[in-house]
Order: sequence, then structure tokens, then C-alpha cells
Amino acid sequence: MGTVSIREVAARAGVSPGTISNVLNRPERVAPETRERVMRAIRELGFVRHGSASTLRAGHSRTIGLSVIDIGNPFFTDVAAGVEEAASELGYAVILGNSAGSRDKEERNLLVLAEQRVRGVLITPSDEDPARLDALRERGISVVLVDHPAHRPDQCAVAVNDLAGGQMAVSHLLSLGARRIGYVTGPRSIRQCVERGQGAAQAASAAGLDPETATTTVEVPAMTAREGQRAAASLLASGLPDAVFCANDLLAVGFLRELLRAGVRVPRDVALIGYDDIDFAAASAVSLSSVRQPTHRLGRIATELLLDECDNPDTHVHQQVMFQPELVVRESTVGRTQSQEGE
Amino acid sequence: MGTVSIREVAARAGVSPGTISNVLNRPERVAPETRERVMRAIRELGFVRHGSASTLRAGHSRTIGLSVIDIGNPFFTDVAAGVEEAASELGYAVILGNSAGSRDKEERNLLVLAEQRVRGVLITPSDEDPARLDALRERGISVVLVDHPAHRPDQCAVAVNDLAGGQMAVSHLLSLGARRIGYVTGPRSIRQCVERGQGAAQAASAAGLDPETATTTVEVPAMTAREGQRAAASLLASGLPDAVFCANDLLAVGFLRELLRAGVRVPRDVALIGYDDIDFAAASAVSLSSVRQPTHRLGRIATELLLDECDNPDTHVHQQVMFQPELVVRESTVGRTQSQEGE
DNA sequence: ATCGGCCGATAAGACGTTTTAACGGATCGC
DNA sequence: GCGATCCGTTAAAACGTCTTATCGGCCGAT
Repeated sequence: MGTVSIREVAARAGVSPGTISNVLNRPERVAPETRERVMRAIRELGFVRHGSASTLRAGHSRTIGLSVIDIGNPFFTDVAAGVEEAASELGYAVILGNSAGSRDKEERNLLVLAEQRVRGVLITPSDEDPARLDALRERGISVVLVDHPAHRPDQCAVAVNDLAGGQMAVSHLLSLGARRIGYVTGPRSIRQCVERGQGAAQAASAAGLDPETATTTVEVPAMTAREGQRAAASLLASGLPDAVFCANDLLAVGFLRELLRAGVRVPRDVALIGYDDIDFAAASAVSLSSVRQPTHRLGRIATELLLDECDNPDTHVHQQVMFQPELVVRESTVGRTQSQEGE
Repeated sequence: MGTVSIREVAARAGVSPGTISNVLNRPERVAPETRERVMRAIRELGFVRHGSASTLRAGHSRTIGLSVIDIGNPFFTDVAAGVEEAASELGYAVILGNSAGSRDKEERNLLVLAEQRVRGVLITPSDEDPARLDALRERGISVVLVDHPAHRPDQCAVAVNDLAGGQMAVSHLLSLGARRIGYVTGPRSIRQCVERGQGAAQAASAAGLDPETATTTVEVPAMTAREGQRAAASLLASGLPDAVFCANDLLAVGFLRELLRAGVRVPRDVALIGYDDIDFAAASAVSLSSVRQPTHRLGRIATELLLDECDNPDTHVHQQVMFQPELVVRESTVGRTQSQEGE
């Protein structure tokens, strides 16, 4: 009942259905007077275009898909906010999929997106296999990689230089006089973790240290605060380095908590730096130094690239955007006299 | 090119298109042998059902809309994760809308959802005006309110008892011996803030205190860590109460940070409790006591109610589910000898 | 006055699926 | 062995929009 179609609007405005479609899609082709009459009829009847019918006939929709690895991680949340913002401005709807790190779930999500005939997909892939994404492209669904380098040259991708980020973090620690560095990282299957670690090793080499002996790596199965705590406990038992670099802020937050609980002073006894610069990093009791990534922009740019690729397939040039991260220095590495006195 | 239709599958399997549809939608009506042949053809051709065509003909889609106030807030992120999980299990896609607190943006999002002919909408409304939601219902789109009481009896809603939560928090503070309580809250336009404050006042009354004199309320314009810090600074200047209740954990985290920076010991000098029990609450340097809400379940139950309403309109009974929050006691109210010694 | 061109509007078919009614063949009861 | 019944399949008509080709009318140019 609630459904009023283009035909009824046409009847009310005294024109043909085709004209309604023109008003909706190419208003310039219709006489101003007619246009106004149609707009009024639309308003009066409360007409809302049937997106599915439109998609079916036109061959493409006004929706994009967003597939992330962990919607609970503030990093992805910020990216999602940027995506939603940009898409909304351009009149696109965003279909959200959370792969939760599972290859299977990701695959199911991509199937749903294909069924919905989304215009394109933004994805932070959960593994390095490009097969499924290539399959999407063959279906005519554009794909833009988020926080991941392109699999192929004819593809857009938006990422942040994790190698540089790792270098930055460790160079900073070394500049404070640290000589033995701990690196707390997530699973090796996560590309970001590996690259940040490589950057860290390069920074050590550049400072004339042997990465093998100067660095202690602790690998934990998930990038959560809980695992960060566990990593700290293990390092407390085996002997603390001068400074610790955690592969993300959630790890760092947990790590910090365990250190403080054990009476270790940060940064006087151990300097600590995280990665991502999530909001909480600045708010923790000893505020966390971190490596900031332009998360919100990451989502926004990726969306703009995707929609440009969809809307202007001829003029579109594929781009691999690589952002540079930024060092954010706070108390957990340089300390504050005031803060130390307060405790 | 990439698009293969039901017709081609039918040709390959040697049956009519109608049979393909039956295999897809009512497999039990199709002979096992035929079914198997069709399934094989589907696999071999890489057929993917065209959701829009399906929606158009069937009159309903397999998507729901989710409209939240702030996708950056961990509370909503957790809710969204629950929604996505439940929807995904039932084969529904979730279209995400972030109103960012703007009435306007919310309205635009709802229009997009109406165009997409979503089956239903989950929404945490950004204001108290039910008009737009009623308009959706008249269009045949079911609405379930999330973290908000129902506007009308014939509507599902899922909420958490904020009054009880406020009582819990303040009763706990009083049980520790506190007599002067601070309440740090967001804007009065946010229903949750008001109700938690009322619960707090009731707890004070129940303990024989006069809420007017025993309570100091600080209202800040946003529920962020930054504003929490500012609130702490203002209370530090005007004189600290015995204990402070913050309307959410983000406020509490910022508040705590400012106290520690000023050398105030928590909880020895001031006890502090937040609300929501976000992950970070347990991980902050002095772990935060809080009032836990079943966020993930909130999203899940809301989704299940919505889809039940959609799929079984006859047997469905509208429900107003009210969860009870749960007090989580941590160091910021009861302290830990160990923790105090460590500092 | 006639014609070509242009602008604005229309008629009708197509998009891919679902669904209803109808159909043929086999089974069952008698 | 005959009519009734049932099962599995099919043909064809929708769903609401977009689009292509067409048409009518108006203007200016000849």
C-alpha cells in the first residue's frame, strides 16, 4: 500500500512515466515548468524511487560494499567513518561486512555484495590471495584495496607506509638512548605487523646496531590489550629491554598497564611506543607515544577513488596512494616531570 | 559479460528458468536429481543471483538498515558488530548509516534506506521525534529502536535500564563511604544522560541524602575523553567531591587522566566510575569501574526481533526488551594495594 | 507558405527474477 | 484397466524503472 510508483506520479502531474524518470535522472532535459509540476507531484504523493527497479534496468546500483577485518578495532572504525561520510555525500549507500579475520566469512560477505550488485567494493583483505577479488572485477565490480598495497597495476589502492612507520618508531626510541628494543607484534600472517617489524630492524641497522642482538620480538596471537598485557608479563619475566615498540595501540595499552602494575616507571625505566594513534592513546594515564595514520582520510580517499572509477571509467586512472605516517611523541617516551612527580 | 542469468543456467541444466528459481528458493519442491544438476550448472557458470531483480519481483529485499549516532563510539561499534553478526547469519546484508548526531544527516540516510527498500531499520534515534519513523512504517519498513524505549506499543525496542544503571553506580560509590558525589554528564538532549542522572539522584535519596546538596553536576557538550579532562580540571578548581560518576567511559577516561596528572590518587582521594564498560575501561592504568551494558547482545537481539517481525508478520509479537546493566568493580573505586604501592 | 531542425514529451520494450496457473506423466484406489 | 490425485516441471505474466526510437509542434530560414 505504502508504495507509490512512477506511474502514479505521472498521472498526477499529467505527463508520461518516462518524463518522471527524466526529471529524476536528467532534469536538464525537461522543461522547467514541467519539472516543477513533477516535483510537486512527487512531494505530494511521497514518492520514493524504487532502487532495485532502477538498478535492474540501469545495470548498476548506488551502493558500495565495505569489508573490514575487525569492526571493533578503532582503526577500522575510523576508516569506516571516513567511507560512510564520503559515500553519503555522493549519494551512495554503504553495505558493511565484517570478516572478523575469517577467510570464510569474508567470502560469504563478498557473495552477498555481489548479489546486491554493489557498484564497487572497498576491502582490507584478510589474506594475500587476490583470486576472489579478481573474480569480483570480472563481474564488473570495481575493487579498491584499503590499507593494503595493490595486487596489480590496474587497480586502486590506498595504504600507509608501514615500513617507514616502523623506522620512525624505532629511530625515535634509539634517539632517546635506548639500545635494546623489544618489538611486540601480532601474527606473522598480518602484513602490517611484518612490515612494521622490518622497518624497526632497518632503523636499528641504520643506527649501527645488529638487529638480531639488539631486538627482542614477542609475537602474540591477537592484537588486543589483553595480549599486550600478556606480552609484558613475559618480558618482565625474561628481562625488560630499554624500550618497547608495539605493533598497535591496543597492544601498547595492555603492555603499559602491566608495566605500571608491576611498578615499572614509564618512560624512566622503559620507554613505550604504539601504532595507530587511536583516541585512547592520548587519554591513557601515561599518554602513549604512537605513529599516527590518517585513518579517516584513508577511508575517504579510497571511497573517492572507487566512485571515480565507477562513474568515470574512461578518464579514470588507477592510483596507488601511499600515505606517510607521522610520529606522535607523548609521555610514554619523553615523560613529563610533572607526571613522574605525581606518582 | 560477467553477468550470467538464470536463463543461461536453465539452458545448461536442460530445465526451465522457473525451476532454477525453485531450486534457489524452495529446493524441497524440486526432485533431488534435477536439483543436483541445477546446482552443478550454477557452480560451473559462476551464477550469482541478481538481488535487485529478486527484490523487485518478490517485493522485499534481504537487507536491513542500521542508523547510529556515532560510529566512532565503541558502544555503537559493539552494537554494530552484534547486528552485523546476526544479520549475516540469517543471510541479510547491513546498510550502515551514521547520523553523527545530525537530524539532517539522519533524514538523508533514512531516505537512502527507503530507496534501497530495506526490509527493516534498526535505529538509535538522534532525537525524540517519532514522525520520520512512523513514515517509514507506513511504507512497510519495520523499525526497531536500539538503546531507546519504544515510541508506541506496536513496535519493538531494545534498551538498557539507564535509571537502574545510574542507581547502581551511585549506590556503589555511597557504599564506599562517599557522601559528596560528582556527576559528569553530556548534553541534556541525550536521553541516556538524563536518565542516568535521575538514577544517581534516586540512589542518593535512598541513602538518606539530599540529592541537591550531595550532588554536583558538571555538564559538558560532548561525551569524549577531552571533555572528561576539562570537567576534571573544573572540579579540581572548585573542589573535588569524594567520588565521581561519569555518564560514559570516554568521559571517565579523560577525567581519570587529568586527576592523575594533578597528583590525585584514585581511588584513595577520589573514587571514579564510568558507564558502558568499553574494552579500554579495563585496560587503563587505574582500571575503571563501570556499568556494563550488553552492547553486542543489544545489537543481536534487535536484529533478531526485526527479522522475526519481517519474516513472520503474523505470529510476531512486538516486544520491548529492557536489559539490566551490571556493575563492574575495578581499581578506580575499590583500589588495589598492589596498584597503590606501585606508584 | 514550405521545409528542415530542434526541443520536449511519449510509447514501448527490456532488465532478471518470482510466482501462478496449467500441464503431462505417473501412481493409487477401486 | 479407468478416473482421480499428486508430483515435478513449465510457460507466461508480472514487479518499477530506464532508455531508445519516435512523434508532434514550434521556430527560423529559405
